[in-house]
Amino acid sequence: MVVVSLESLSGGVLNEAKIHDQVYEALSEALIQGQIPPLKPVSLRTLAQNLGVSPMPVREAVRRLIAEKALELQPSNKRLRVPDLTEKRLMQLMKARQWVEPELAFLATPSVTRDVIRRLREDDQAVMSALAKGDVSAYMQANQDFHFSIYKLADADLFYNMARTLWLQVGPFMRVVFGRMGTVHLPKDHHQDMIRALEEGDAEAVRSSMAADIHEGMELMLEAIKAQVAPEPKRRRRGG
Amino acid sequence: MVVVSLESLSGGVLNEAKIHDQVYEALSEALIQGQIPPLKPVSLRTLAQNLGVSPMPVREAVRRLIAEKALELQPSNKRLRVPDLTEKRLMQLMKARQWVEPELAFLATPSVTRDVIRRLREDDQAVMSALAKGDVSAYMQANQDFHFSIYKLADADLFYNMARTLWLQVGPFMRVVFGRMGTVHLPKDHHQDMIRALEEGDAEAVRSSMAADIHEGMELMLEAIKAQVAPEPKRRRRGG
DNA sequence: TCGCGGCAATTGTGATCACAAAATGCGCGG
DNA sequence: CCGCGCATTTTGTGATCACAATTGCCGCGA
Repeated sequence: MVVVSLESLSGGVLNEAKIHDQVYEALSEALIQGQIPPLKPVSLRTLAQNLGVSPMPVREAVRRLIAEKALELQPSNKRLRVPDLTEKRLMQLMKARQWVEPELAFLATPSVTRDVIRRLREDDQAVMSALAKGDVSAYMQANQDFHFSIYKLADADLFYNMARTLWLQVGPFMRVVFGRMGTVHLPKDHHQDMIRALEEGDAEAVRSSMAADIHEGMELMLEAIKAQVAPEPKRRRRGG
Repeated sequence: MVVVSLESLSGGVLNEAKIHDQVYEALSEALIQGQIPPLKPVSLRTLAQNLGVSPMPVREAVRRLIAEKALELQPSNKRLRVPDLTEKRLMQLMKARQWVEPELAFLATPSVTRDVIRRLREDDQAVMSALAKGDVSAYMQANQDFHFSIYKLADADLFYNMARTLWLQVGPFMRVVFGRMGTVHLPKDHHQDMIRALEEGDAEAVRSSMAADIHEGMELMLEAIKAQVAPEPKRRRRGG
């Protein structure tokens, strides 16, 4: 099973990018989409083999991801894996997301054009469609597209990268939660309100609806993680 | 001129750490302390030679720092250097610092003990002393100690690392600004108020005094960078 | 004196090899 | 049948080599 691939994003024309950047992008996407479950151990050589490159560029990409807390090295020092989410950690991620992402949406508001609105409507449509079909993967992809289409407009690199780093950390767990409870119980999206506020150029309204959107999603994960504390202390996870 | 060293932090007893971690710590410290000026090009092999290690662990440490935006790779793709600070970027750093660090201080408040207060008084004393002597290096070191002594208590890894990352990006420029205008004009520290609020356990007061402290310092840098926009478009920097 | 062309040195990148430590699998003993 | 210890395998880490591209420098020419 190859959860990450290189060709998919090198696209074909984009040939100048460094290999380790491509590996990083591939791994990032896989993590944000939750294609790599928490605690899943990954190895440099295995990844390298799957991607058809030498372990070296994988090492560099992984080093970046470790710096972003998207991956971790066990204290034992010999095992690379996706970190687990403690309740404390999730609380911090929630607070951080509730600060940066509304801020990004706020900053993006003045740059919204008719064309952007149209694309957001498409993304939102894809979100609804995915929910209807119960397709978790499609939902996560469309939701990511929707959010980052907005964030990109903010022209605020630092905040943008912070948001991306936060998604990297939340992604793997989000997939687990949604996969467990199905897409049915997913929070009603505030996307409609957000689009309306964006159209009207009401930056404050955009900010608050984004905050609400994130709040609901994260609250869901928080409940899920609380419920998951006790269960089986030992669990063998294989495949996915 | 060796601005980074390994022995200084390996201390002697800390022997289990990986080399690339030591290199990372050394470079981090150098950056936060502003010992590496903006736009200063650094090279893997040179650093490795100075540190007495092979280029490999340096490469990994540098990759982490690039991920944290503490270093950058020129678009030309062949030159590693400390990024410059645009006004836009500094604004974002200011906003981010004004959010995380007061939050960290807020969270730290309940964990404050008499022992902590004593150490903070020592740090603040060192800050005042450095200011009196006009010793920029000592000031930055003491100021860092003061702030992170508090942040450490918050028991919030994510926020703590965010703060550290922000300091990594601000450090080099802070040194330039302070070095240019001297330590005389440095903002009156809000450290006294902060210590008092910490003693009284008034978390909200701690948060606001931390916000004020950061606000003044960053405002100073903002003015400095605005004034620096026009000057010489070309400047040769050598030594340091 | 200044501009520019070309060469040498240095740079980051990627691959490969070597090594110690931890994880895994297996078989023995209970 | 289950637990434990040992040997093999796999892991991350560090060093070294090779390479193409860029940088920086030197000298030539106007």
